[in-house]
Amino acid sequence: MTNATDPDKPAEGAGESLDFIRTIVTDDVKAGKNAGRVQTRFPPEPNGYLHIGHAKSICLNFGIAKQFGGKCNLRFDDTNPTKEDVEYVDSIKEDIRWLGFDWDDREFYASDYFEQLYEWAEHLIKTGKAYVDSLEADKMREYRGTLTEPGKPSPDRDRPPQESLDLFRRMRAGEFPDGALVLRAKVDLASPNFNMRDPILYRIRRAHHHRTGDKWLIYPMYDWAHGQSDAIEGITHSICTLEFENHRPLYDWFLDNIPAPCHPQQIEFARLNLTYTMMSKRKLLRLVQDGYVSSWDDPRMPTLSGLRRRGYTAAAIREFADRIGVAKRDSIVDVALLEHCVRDDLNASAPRVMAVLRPLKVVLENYPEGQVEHFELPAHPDNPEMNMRKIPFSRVLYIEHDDFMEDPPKKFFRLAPGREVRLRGGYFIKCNSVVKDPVTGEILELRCSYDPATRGGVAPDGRKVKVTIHWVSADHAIEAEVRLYDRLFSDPDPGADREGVDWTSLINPNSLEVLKGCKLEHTAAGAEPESRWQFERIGYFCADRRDSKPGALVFNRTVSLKEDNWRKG
RNA sequence: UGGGGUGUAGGUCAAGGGUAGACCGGCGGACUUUGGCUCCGCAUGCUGGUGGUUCGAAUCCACCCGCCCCAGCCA
Repeated sequence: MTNATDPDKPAEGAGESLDFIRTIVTDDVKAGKNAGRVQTRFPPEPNGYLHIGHAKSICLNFGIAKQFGGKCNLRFDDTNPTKEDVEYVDSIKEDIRWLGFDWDDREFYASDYFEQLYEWAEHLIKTGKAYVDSLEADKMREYRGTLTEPGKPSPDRDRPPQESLDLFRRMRAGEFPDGALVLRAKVDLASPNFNMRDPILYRIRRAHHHRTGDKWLIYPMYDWAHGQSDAIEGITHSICTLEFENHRPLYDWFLDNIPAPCHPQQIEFARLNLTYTMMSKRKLLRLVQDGYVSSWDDPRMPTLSGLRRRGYTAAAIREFADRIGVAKRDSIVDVALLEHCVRDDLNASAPRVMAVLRPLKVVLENYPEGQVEHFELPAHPDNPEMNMRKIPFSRVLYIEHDDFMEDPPKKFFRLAPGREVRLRGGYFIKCNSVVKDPVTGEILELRCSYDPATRGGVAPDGRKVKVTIHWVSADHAIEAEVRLYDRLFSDPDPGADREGVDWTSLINPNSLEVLKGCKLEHTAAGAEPESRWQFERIGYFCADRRDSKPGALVFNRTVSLKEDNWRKG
């Protein structure tokens, strides 16, 4: 008996476990709800840049739509002109496209619906379910009651519909100053859910809106705009984060009290938290404004533009979103999983190149001066389709400073006085002596000898070396700047509010180290901005899409290679 | 103190009445011209607690406890 012939099995994802949202959608489709149609939406407010947490939502919404043969709209929730800006809508669109999703022509704005929203508001007034209130903000807070006491009615609560209607129209016409009046729904002042204690639908705000300009003087609140926008677009499943769970009764109440074209179902899931970073838009904004980072797309930022600039691939982020799952409990995902996803992707695709970040000069005493030979190495160890690279070799080389130790500990297998190692793709070399600065004791260069019989890296006599190190020919190397990025925070959960701790004190002071004069294999000379490479034995690097230029290359470390912990033992 | 949620390996997430799995991480080993990759193996869980129903409970019921969200004219 196979699933394929069993009508009771879900059409999608059969055999695999579904997250709770896909389970709901599957059941709805099976039950013929919405005529089997699935329509989702991703509804960002254009008041900041998208971050990895948004990526989870984007992948979920676009992913579900695709999986069930539906569509996902992009809708900007632009109901608060004082905080929103076109700069953000542009960046949001760019980031979603980069992530690999397409909304075709379904680019919507809550502000597109202001007129319809206004009409429905009048409908609520006419049916006695909304009223214009003149209570000041402070008073209104007082009247709203507390967790244990019910709210009490505003003196305006029983204003006749006709009077409210008149006032509301005059609010729109601009007859009152900002904040003088609001439109409130008449729901239930005694509800233990504050959202139901006569929520505000409209406030007066003389603010220039990035799309509607100065047309409107009154703007709808989130609660009044969101569900109605969903209904207008025919959304079937309105997926949002947990903090809106308390809003669901209101979401439903509005839809039940207007002639809505349909009634979407709101479903809430837990937003993403990641270790060693934070998602708070407010705090992210402060990192930028106070100069802790250079910009929204600083490679240390958890923004999509930051991750992109750091060298993360869209595929890696999508894979990550798949792996973290979807649930309702608050959690914090280990950033190591994200790093695993990029390594996995980049390991398969990034061409290899040798790069010496902290050069240590090596002179091969027995190699003829002026001689140059070339070795061939594959650009990728297990992808023969990628070309071979020809690497020049000569008497003076650079190796990584870390690959030499004068007095090595037990588990250090690299170069040391009297010790032999293999130069990747080249010869075995042995360290004969160390040249030091007589004053400082600093190691200036290594005098070594090579074994001509080991060309290509194998010894005819069968002797082995413990390790292979990377190198670059001094005369043939190109130079580059390399930016070593590390986690922005030194605390695993910097977003958690702890009393007495200012979150900015948790910023990792060593989150960026800039290395100049790094020596790279010439193969990397043509590195295009945003091209990704593996610097062998070091990590994955991406040519900075803003600062890297031909002849003045700048690479960002995306993530290091996983390292055997020889230092620990 | 009111309401709404949520508690399963170190971390995320599965199992939905038949005695707990995957991935990441950790540890160990094999392989290796990247201390990478790959491959093998190991470990940790009284499934928040206590009672109850049942032949049998992580799954059902009751009570309790922890954590998160809610008193913006923010979203």
